[in-house]
Amino acid sequence: MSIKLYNTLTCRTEELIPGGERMDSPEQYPPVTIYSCGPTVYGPAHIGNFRTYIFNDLLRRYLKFRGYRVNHAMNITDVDDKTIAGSSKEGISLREYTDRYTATFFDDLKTLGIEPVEHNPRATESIDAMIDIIARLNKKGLVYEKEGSLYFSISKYPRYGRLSRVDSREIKSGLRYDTDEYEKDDIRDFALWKGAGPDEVGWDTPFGRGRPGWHIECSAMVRKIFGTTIDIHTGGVDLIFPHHENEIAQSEGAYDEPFVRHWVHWEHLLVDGAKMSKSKGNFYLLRDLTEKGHSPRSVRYLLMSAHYRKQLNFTIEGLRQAESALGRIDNLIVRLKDIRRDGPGNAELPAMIEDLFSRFCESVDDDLNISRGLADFFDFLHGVNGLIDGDAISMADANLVMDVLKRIDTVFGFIFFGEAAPEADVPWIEDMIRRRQEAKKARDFARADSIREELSSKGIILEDTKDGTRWKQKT
RNA sequence: GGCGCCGUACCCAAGUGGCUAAGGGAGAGGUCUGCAAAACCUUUAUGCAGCGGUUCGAAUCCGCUCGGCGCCUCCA
Repeated sequence: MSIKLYNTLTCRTEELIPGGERMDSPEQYPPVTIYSCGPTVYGPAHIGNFRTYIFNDLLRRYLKFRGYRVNHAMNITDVDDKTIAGSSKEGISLREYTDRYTATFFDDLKTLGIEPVEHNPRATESIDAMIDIIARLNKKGLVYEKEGSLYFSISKYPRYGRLSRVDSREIKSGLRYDTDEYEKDDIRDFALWKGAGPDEVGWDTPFGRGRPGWHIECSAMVRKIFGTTIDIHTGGVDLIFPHHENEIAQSEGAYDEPFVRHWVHWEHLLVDGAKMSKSKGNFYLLRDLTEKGHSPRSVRYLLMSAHYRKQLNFTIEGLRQAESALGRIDNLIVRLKDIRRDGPGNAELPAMIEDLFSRFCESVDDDLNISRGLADFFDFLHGVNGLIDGDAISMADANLVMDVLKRIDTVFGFIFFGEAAPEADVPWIEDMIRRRQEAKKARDFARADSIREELSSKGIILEDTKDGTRWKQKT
């Protein structure tokens, strides 16, 4: 069994072989080297952006779950036209401006349960590596200069276009035209280095003062951090062309070795059937949803529940459905914690657990099919609920199941293990429950119901079972 | 105009040549309950946009039609 991922470069689902040499077990492989295109920090990221970061997270979590080690980098683009424009508009330094949105970004990642990755390089801290690439390209005659800016010359690089199959395209003049303000020889050429005046944001380099083109930073960071061919490069589908195509041209042009083994691209989040984007204005920020009372974990659940290579249309109704599904998982945990029976373990349970993991791995190994993995998980959940209903489960079994949930949540990252919130006044709640029991015993159901309603208004839900009343917090 | 993807139940969504088309949400009936809630059981697509074709056999392959989306321009 091995992990298979769709590779945009070959248009095929291919086995992941970290380091390029097959081993007998995941532990024997070198760490999986992953580079993910990160945000340009010119404002808060919207949930469409976060769909890709959630899938980056799912990928690395699943690799670790399967026993691989990972070495993962995600860049922060902290210099480009938008960040420069934004900071000058506010009259603050570029650094101050980008620091603000970088912090917002990391806060949101944390809120969504996205694990920190091993490296978060910033473009402005990787200028040296960019200079090295440009110098190498220049030595090979792939660079030309025009009005202080340096461009990559695609006509001198025949291998261009393999990722996006752009070579078969015709750039239709009139329909689409170049909006770049810089002069270029060929419409497809792209800027490696943009010349800057003495008062503009810039760095002094052997080829003059200027700032990086958009694509060069990723090539530079990959080289700086990993040194050689990496296993996986990820990003949104909109980056296939031209961004990733240009990265390949720069890196392979400069270093004469394969840049990336496996290209993985996440599909877009839509809203009302159209791509969610800042420029269209049809986006939700994470805080737009949390302020309305939607939990971050339901956002996480929803965004990752559909396969990554399929567009997902975001709706509030979808978020509600995700919340209900999560409620089902929460309830299992409440029920497990409530089990007090000693005694021998259930004979069926170990096989159920084994079945869950083998099915789950089979599903998710197959191009990260988390939808199927979720179905496997819910089948297991259903089975355990059946055991609980039949009173066929002991405390030891319950702990075993809790361990399973914790293990599987190292992949999901959205299960709520229900630590009692500090504001919950447990003695008071228990007192209220006791008073309600007395009322029930006296058949004063009006009073019993009013106690239940009072607790409900404080966010405490009561459930009567044959072993007594238990409570849980609304989540 | 070029390139590519998608259309599966009331909603979301797996499945891409062959057992009775996963799973979640919602609804209905039942068990339990003073009533709820939760859970469990039963139930909701002879059908996979439409029409042709290939095949012993198709949601799955091919062609056409209709509908939707993305990329080709900053973008996740």
